[in-house]
Amino acid sequence: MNLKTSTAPENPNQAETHRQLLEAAGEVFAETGFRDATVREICRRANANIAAVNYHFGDKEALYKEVLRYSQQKALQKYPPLLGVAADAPPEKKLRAFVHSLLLRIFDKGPTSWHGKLMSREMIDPTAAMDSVIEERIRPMSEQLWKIVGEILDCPVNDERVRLCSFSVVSQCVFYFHCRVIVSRLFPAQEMDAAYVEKLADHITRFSLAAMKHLPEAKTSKSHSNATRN
Amino acid sequence: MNLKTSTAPENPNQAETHRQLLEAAGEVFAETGFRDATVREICRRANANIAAVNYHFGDKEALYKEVLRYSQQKALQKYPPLLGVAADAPPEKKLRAFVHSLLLRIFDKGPTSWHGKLMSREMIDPTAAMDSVIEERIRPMSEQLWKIVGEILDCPVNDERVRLCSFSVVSQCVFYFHCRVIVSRLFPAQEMDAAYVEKLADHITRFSLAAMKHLPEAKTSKSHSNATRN
DNA sequence: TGACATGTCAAACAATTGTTTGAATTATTT
DNA sequence: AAATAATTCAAACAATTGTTTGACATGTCA
Repeated sequence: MNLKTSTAPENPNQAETHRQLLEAAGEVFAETGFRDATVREICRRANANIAAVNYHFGDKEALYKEVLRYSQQKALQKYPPLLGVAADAPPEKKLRAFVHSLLLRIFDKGPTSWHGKLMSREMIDPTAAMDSVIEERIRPMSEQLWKIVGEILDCPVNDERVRLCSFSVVSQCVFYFHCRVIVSRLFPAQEMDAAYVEKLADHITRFSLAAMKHLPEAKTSKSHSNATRN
Repeated sequence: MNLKTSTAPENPNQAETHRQLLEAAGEVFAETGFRDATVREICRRANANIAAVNYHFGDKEALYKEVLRYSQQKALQKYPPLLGVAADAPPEKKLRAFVHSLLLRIFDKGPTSWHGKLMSREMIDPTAAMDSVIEERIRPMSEQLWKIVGEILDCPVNDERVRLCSFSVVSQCVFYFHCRVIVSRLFPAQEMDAAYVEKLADHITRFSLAAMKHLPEAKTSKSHSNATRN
């Protein structure tokens, strides 16, 4: 008995079924959620035996944790938060890139399209696996956004307005994915293709920039000497 | 055998267990979702026998449909979309009321606090029961918002900008609830009490108004003669 | 080749869960 | 009060599901 715990396999045979189980599990977990997903269905899609999940991952929950980490890593690797925009680019450009990359990650149609759905499910029913995802992935991304928003608002990153406005930006991105049931019901004609994602990125960026540059209390007392420093 | 289908009961005893089952089911469904909720737990909380669900509602799924309708009706009755703001009030006031009522409905702590969670779950795993909820509740509310936004943008309600901006408004409201796992993890100190809901309503309204009044293409070609007509 | 570890497989196990059943209890009607 | 209908109850049923088991196959190394 082997019972590896989250380490990459070395044997080519094992590596193959290991990877196929991950892919199949990602699909099924995304489609039906953790509880509704059956190991039988996962193994069927992976062309593996029923006992394969327990042999390779220990149990169903450990497999799920692996899938979550795997999808996060893949998605962030495919669409990094700033999409290659230069570090010294104007904050407006960075904001646009941040928004676009978030939309691309969520709406990705590729082989790892389960990332968005898995994250949506984690929002409602967070598992223990979500802890590390938040600390290792989401918090750094948030801090990146705070810096950008802080520059645009011209106020320190720990100002409450930075937090509120940053959430306002992110919320518009996740909405179209999380509430796509409603969006596509109210506007059945609208397809969610790459061109539309681009259009959404445009709107969200313009909407948010207009808001932040004309926010009633945006230019009040606070000094702006250290606005871009941390 | 009775097997009533979604009609209100007439017998006082039956009415009592019927209602208690609905309340208990609302709790459990909100906490754990449809699949993870067990009829045994629901009946336990309702002080009813295991067979009560099947006797009163037919099966577990029919009970769920009832719960969803019940929670929607209760929530909208408690917090109507415009919170009593006059029909001829300025659109800015109406927007603020719309935002506030949506937040109140979602964050409601009262006896029917499961409304928000149930809706979140329906977004990800829409059941057949969601169809009627969208058509009977959500679409009318959306049209109400489109009118308000159309007035603010000064363009017809079927303009694409109205749709995009309306979604931008709603998205900020649902975000704080749907992604509260992340929000409360990034800012553990922040409590989600009534005062904070008020503050959120303020920010979202100000942010959105600033955006809509200064949107780059907000005042282009379209005529505004029929802006408030439909 | 032979010994040994690794991986795969079909079958069975144990626990959970929605539902049904038929008797017992309670309420309503005649 | 008797009869009838409605409701509750404990027990059992049937299906699903995660997991385990022990045999069998495959590959590796002496």
